[in-house]
Amino acid sequence: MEKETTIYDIAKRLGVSPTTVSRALNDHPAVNKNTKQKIYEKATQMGYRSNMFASNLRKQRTNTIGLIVPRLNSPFQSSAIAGMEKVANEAGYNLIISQSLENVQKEIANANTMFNSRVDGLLVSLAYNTESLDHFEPFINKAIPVIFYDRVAEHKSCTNILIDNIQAAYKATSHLIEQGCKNIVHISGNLNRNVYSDRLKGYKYALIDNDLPFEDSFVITNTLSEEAGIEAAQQILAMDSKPDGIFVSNDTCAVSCMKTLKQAGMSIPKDIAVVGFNNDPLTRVIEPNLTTIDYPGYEMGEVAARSLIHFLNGLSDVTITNTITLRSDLIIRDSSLKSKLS
Amino acid sequence: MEKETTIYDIAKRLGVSPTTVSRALNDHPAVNKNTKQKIYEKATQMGYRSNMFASNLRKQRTNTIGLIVPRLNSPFQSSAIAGMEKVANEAGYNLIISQSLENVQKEIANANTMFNSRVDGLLVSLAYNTESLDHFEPFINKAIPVIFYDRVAEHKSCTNILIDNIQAAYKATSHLIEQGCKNIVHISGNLNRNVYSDRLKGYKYALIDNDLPFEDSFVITNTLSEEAGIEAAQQILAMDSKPDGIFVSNDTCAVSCMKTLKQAGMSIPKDIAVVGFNNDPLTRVIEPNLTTIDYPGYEMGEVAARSLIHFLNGLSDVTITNTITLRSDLIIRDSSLKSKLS
DNA sequence: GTGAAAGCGCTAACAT
DNA sequence: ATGTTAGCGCTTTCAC
Repeated sequence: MEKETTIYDIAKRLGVSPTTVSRALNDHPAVNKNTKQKIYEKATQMGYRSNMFASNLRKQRTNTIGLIVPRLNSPFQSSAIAGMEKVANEAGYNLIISQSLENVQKEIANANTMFNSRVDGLLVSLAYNTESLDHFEPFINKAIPVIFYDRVAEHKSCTNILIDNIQAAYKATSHLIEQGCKNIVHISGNLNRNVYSDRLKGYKYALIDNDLPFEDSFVITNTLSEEAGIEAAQQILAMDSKPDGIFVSNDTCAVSCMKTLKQAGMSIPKDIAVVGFNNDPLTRVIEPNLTTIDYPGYEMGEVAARSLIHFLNGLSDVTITNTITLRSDLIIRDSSLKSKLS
Repeated sequence: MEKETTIYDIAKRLGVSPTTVSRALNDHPAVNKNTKQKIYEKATQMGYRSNMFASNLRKQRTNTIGLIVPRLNSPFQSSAIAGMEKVANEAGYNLIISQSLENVQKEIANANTMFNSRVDGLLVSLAYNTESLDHFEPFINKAIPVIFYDRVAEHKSCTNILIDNIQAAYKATSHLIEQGCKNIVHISGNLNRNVYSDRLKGYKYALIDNDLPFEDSFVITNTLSEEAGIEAAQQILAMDSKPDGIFVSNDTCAVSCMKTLKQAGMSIPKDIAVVGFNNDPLTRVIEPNLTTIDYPGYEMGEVAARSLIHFLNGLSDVTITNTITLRSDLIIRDSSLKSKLS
């Protein structure tokens, strides 16, 4: 293994000082163009590569962004990450990724690792059962920006990036009502998570605004997993007065619920209209295709990364920007179109 | 922003040398137990965190694994990454992730970034159109282990991790033949990529072994995207002698192809039986459910990361282990079960 | 079992 | 426009 070329080696060969080499390589304006050129060439020729550790050690910066997600392998998260990677990469930042697997303990451990890795900033989508944000305090105390996206929580020093979940759920529910549904069940996740509690609110508001009663017994709370969808369908099938519409807080659960209902002989949307949330690829495969909320994962990832990098460049202040809301739309497909049947 | 605690601060407070502190914190055997204990306590109390840059600079190691994937947001890749993250995290390694977006140029750029970031090792799934492996030579020259997984290529100094694509495709095709198919179309991707050329081989061998003719005109090569599936279906619908079976090299394409065929009035599996590849979640939603090859993404990620870490710990040698093959199985579902119809 | 000293490679203050 | 100097925080000889 041959020795690494350093700026000293280049300096010696060219008879200049290491400082000049360093400056040239960083494209410092106060270096003569010719000198710069010469240094570039020599560096390439000698196979020089900058030592980021020395540089980081000196600059006390890492050019690294930390990311903590519940799971990497969901269509939404992987799209968001794809968007972040693109932005971060273009801006010269590395992305360090870790998953909490929906477990606060792991999330805390990951946060600590990120802290020790001295990330310049942190992007977080919270685990299912995270309640306290104490594990992010070390970052905040050190003025390391923390941005939450999708699964967010209120914190005076953090920015949140999300869609208007209340409005989206309101649109979804209103749509079901427009289609003639009178008894709409809502399947929701952990109500401590903003995304789910807001969607429940939107559902409730839409009912109220349309003079429909809101009943607790029509709200099913579970983990929104594939299995949970099957169980929810069974609960629905066992209900005395069957609903004529279902609004589910995510597509995975909506799809498995639909499948189970269909197997039990229910016709969709005739007997029960269904609306999901996320616009996962699945929604265009299930029959009938699932009406859903288009959740812009990739864009959310881009925005999150871009905002963080802005903060890092001092172009804006995390503590001031509180919330960034992205647009989201209802995509109407056959699973909810009762009107089309007539 | 308060100043960071260093080992010097701890040393001073305890009246020992920085060396001892360093050793204690690294659990060096030659440090007195009591001293160690005292140092641990003080460190925690002072909120000490190790400076990885100083340490890396000194040790010339980074504890970081680089990962280059075509895209982050495919069910297979995100599962694989989830598996890698788990293993890497448990072993105390960070994962730096970047995507080539199926573009060699970006892959080369990413490889360079990884090289400059001095990753200890590299995990790679190649882009669609990568042919030369020159951009990995810098790693190989520096004895930095490179492991390819899924989309692999032969290189004397790299390990490949994959499933037996030939065998899997052979099983898939044989299954169609057993179901009575005589004219089987194969939809494939870029034949420069091992995964696709091997699957084509398996298809071909199965035909030959069952005395069925192999015809070039029955092999459709495209990008295996959702759109490509629609086009492929149209090609099939336009064929003079229609096939009675299709073996597609991935599920996304298989599903959209199926959808299109169904819309055109074809009955599946009666008119045409279909088999996909990957076992994406989609396959259990499309109707009829898609027969496919179970591709163990999560496990492949785990194995890839674990192997790399083994190499890094000197427990094995990349240049010796050439190929690690994982088990894969045919999952039979209704899309191919003609026999069930009778 | 512990410590002194040197140096990993880079950059920023200061000087020229 | 360029150079001198010092130091970022850690680990590792080597010495005791």
